[in-house]
Amino acid sequence: MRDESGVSVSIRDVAQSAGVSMATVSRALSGRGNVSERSRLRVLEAAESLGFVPSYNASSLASGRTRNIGVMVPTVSRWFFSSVLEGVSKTLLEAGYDLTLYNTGEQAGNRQSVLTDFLRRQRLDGVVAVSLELSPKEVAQLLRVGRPVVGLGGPIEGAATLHIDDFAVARLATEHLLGLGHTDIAHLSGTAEFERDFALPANRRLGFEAAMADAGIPVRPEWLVATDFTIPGAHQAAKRLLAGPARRPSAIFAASDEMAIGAITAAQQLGLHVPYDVSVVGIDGHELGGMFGLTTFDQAPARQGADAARMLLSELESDGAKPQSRAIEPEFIVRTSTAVPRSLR
Amino acid sequence: MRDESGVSVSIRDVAQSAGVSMATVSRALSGRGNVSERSRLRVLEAAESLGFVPSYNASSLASGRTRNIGVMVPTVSRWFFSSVLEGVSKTLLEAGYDLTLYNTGEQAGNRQSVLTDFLRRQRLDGVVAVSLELSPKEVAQLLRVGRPVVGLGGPIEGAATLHIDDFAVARLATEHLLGLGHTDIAHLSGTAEFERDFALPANRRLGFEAAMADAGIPVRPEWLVATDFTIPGAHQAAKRLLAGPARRPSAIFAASDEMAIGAITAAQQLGLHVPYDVSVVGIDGHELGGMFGLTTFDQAPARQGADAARMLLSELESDGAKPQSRAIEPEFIVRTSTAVPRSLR
DNA sequence: CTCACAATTGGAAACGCTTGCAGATACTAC
DNA sequence: GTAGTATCTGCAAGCGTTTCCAATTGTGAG
Repeated sequence: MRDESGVSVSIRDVAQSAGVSMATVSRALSGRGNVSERSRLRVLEAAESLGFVPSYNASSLASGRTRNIGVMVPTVSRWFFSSVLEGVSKTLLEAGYDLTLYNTGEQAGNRQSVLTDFLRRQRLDGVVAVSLELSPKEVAQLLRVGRPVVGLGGPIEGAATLHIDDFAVARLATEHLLGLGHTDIAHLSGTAEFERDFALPANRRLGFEAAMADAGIPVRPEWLVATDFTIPGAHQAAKRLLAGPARRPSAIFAASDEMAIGAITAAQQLGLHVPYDVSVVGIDGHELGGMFGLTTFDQAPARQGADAARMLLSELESDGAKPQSRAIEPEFIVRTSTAVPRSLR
Repeated sequence: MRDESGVSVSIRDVAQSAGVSMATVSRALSGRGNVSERSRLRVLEAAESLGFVPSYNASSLASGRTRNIGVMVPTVSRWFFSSVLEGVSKTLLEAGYDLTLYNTGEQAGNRQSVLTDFLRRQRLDGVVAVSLELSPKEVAQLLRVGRPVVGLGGPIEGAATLHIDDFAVARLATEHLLGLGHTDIAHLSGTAEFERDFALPANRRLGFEAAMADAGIPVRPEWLVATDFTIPGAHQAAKRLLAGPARRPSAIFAASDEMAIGAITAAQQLGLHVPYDVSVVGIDGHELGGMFGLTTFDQAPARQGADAARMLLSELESDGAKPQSRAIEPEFIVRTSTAVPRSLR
């Protein structure tokens, strides 16, 4: 590091100033190894007055610990992902860890180069992989990095993961609508994206279908519409669904809150009242949910991100016990976007 | 790095396998220094077949170049910031650089520790500082890192910056409303946040006031309302503004698109028609703008992020010429949220 | 064929830290 | 007092690269 005049100050300078050896400085600052109270104080004081910050590269090289965690995300510009990242980054910052971000984006090529190049640069103590649906080959590449991996939102064979049970939550959401007396229920389902990622929308659709089947209600194919996970995408789809000359569903189960919000705004722009003309339920716990009175299952992604980071850190620092995969229990939040259908009132 | 069996392979192994010295391997792979075509090919082949990826820590330590850029942002969960980050990260990924993310959040304490500790760990070639309104002391700390800094969205004395002219854009937005014939114009202005960051909302408010003054129209204090930069925040504020028993403005200039969207949804929930009852104009180019027909000044944050990253990279690689600060010209996008006021129709 | 010079190569010294080892010092129990 | 331990310390050998330097090889001109 550099002091105020821009000259680099190293552990050697601190040692000299404190009148001890470099080894003692290292031990005093890192806390590992025994150092007398007297030396410790002198070192701390010298380090402080010189404004010493250790070179993490040198430290990593010598010790093998980098104090840096890699985070792979498919995008940072959608609410779920940025929330997760918020949680991860806050936790790591507080623990003194650096975070290197691998934003793989839409192209499989980027994901490839991250897996085969970036992650293997020996700069990471571990990686948090967010919502990645990896091929077996890619999973192998990921694990070959030789560092602990925690997955979030997608299954990764061989790594601890944090996730919700998409099937079960979708079923619950559908049952909420059924319980209110709805029978004309549409599902706004997600399309595969990032050239993978199909399990999540598929599981939510299956949960919907299972609930409908259990209730003995056939699903109308035209009420099963797939669109991307964005607000505008769902907005368009919902407009077609609600505006058509065909029979209109009395309720919509959207595969995500962003889609639910798109549906609500679509309904409103068509002059339909939510929930009197159409009920809408989503999944996620989106920050805008409150504004639209959205009934949803909150899966608290920021908390999930923080938890994932903590799982990884505990594995690193307690050097051993692999953390267990856990299913998160989302919290059901009933607001004003769902109600008994008009026909029953 | 590790080969398929998890054993670390170093430049020494490559050298041995290619039958040359480590020095030659280094030169062949980095491209600096002369290497015969024959050696180069043998090295490349050996590296390929061993699956060699260099240790960036070792490389950084020896060369002083880290191929890693730090990015400071106040949050990642708001559209503007995540868009910027998207642009920065994509550019850096393509250039082969790592990106370490410093998400300082709301607390000044975090910003302090990033400036005085994290950034000084000798892990960065440069830093992109996004929307940071730093005190002179903090600017000094930032520059003391001794690496090139590019600022985005806020002025940083001593660093090249990318930004829009908030005053001028706000004035243009207001003039757009004036030009349509509006005289009853409210301004939804931003509050200081992240314990700083006051220049941006202030400049936009000043631009508004300047345009109004030029038009000879007094600004009603009750139509100058400050709220945070979020959709829900502005939604609440706009509801109070539009629902009250008091006289209602015929147009709203919102300091950001998120605020404008909050205003539009508020109007709609009050049964007001946009733009027939109230016109709304914003600044930003938010992705949801199209859905709400929002008239706005698009400042393309993802592009700004990419540009900032490129500025930094060019300074690093062409080793010299400090990049120049530039003002971005936002693009005026007229949609359907603004129209001639009812009184003139 | 020789010479001057350019291209290529390997040896080895950094880069700034951590840590095993062994010696020195301090403490405890007899 | 002594022996036996536990604590503290410094030396020096790494960690895996890059790069300076000197030595070697190759090239073109004369």
